[in-house]
Amino acid sequence: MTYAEFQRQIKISRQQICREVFVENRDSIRVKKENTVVKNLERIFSATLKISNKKGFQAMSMRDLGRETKMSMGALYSYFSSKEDLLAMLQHQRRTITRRILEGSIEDESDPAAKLRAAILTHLYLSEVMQPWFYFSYMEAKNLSKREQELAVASELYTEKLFADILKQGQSRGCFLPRDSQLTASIIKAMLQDWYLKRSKYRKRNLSVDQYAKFLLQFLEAFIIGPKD
Amino acid sequence: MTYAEFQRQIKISRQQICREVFVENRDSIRVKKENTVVKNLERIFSATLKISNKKGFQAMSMRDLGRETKMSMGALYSYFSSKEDLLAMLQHQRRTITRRILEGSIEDESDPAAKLRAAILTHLYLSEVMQPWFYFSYMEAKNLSKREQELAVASELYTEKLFADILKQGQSRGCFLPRDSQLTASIIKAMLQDWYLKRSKYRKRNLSVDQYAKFLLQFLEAFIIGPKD
DNA sequence: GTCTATATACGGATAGAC
DNA sequence: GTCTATCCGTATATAGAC
Repeated sequence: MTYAEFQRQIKISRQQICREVFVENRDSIRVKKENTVVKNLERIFSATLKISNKKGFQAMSMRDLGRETKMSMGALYSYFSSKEDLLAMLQHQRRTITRRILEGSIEDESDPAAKLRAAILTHLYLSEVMQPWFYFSYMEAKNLSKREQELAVASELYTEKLFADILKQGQSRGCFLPRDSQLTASIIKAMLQDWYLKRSKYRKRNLSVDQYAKFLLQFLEAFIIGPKD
Repeated sequence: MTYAEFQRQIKISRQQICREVFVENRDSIRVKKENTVVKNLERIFSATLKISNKKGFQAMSMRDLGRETKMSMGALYSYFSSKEDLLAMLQHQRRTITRRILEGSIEDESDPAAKLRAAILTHLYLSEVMQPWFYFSYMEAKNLSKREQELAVASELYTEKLFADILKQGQSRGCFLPRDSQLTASIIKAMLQDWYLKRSKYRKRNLSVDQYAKFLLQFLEAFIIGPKD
């Protein structure tokens, strides 16, 4: 699978995400016309990510957000009940989509090596489509409420376990070398995260997500499978 | 070299760091008695790291800092001219120490493989001794002034280049396999960063820095050297 | 050198008009 | 649904006493 294919396969349009947020938060969103909500949530989310990823969510004032979205503060507060609420929405949405897409990507594969490649490629491609969300989610995790922080940690561990389980399965079937599966999974996560955390560095070097994916897999497979020849 | 040996070899005591900060900032620090300054800077830095790493530097108020250090706001402002100044001090100090220690670690080695191991181990051990500083430096980079941000990026690229140069040298001498040296260096950095960014995860698993180092090197060498046998 | 008190600005959030 | 005006708390930074 290439990135282009991935994009064709799953449409995670910003619009669709906002539609889901609306459905999930019908109660706390005062505005009731779906199309209006979707349109405005899109503006709010994209503006929040843009400002926060430049100077941090705490440093973003509601007045900043109003300027960027061209909405008044009164209007903004029709879509969430507090600034913290906005933060939680973004985090929740990122987690939900990741889990859904990632699980979908591996359910068709039975061979551990293929499964592992699918999971890694999917995660990488997803983080490319939603780079600002992923960056935001990582950098702002510690500003969440205690409850939300626990969810963020659980999500991180969930993904790690997903990789670790594939590795273990591969080892028991003899297609992977015996390696510490949890540590290997941790390193995989670290490599995946580097792509979206240092996105601008890689952009400057004209490195495509496919090139990064290829390199990452080559690096990993040298360790868990051994030399090709 | 083990972590215990590293600790013995270089003493990066908090005190010594604060003494250096004092010397470099004589002009902007109003208090003139060296011992007083060193003692208080130590309290200020450690409190800043403690609070900021929990809830972010922006969210830390000067009143928070006063409570934690048991100093009044008036006293605090004798040691720096603004909150931003305090941030810059911490960043600058982290960069300086890293560069110094890292360069020192590789100057004695001539064999590329040994040099690479030394650089990786040193970086890992240093980030262990100064974990709060490294975490802070990474997470708060985007809150710096434009000028300071450029310095932070330059520092990141400097370290990466240091690794890339060792890799290139090893390749030209035939002791490393031909791999993309820049990308490999990026991945090395990502793995090193994961250790101090997810320190609490690894602590919960009772993984020591030496175990992580061993694993990291094993992983890397499978790629750039090939199987041991 | 350190303290308390305060100047001044800006933050999040809401009320009520349209 | 959206806007403007405003409440009220808290932020950084400093002045001046001790």
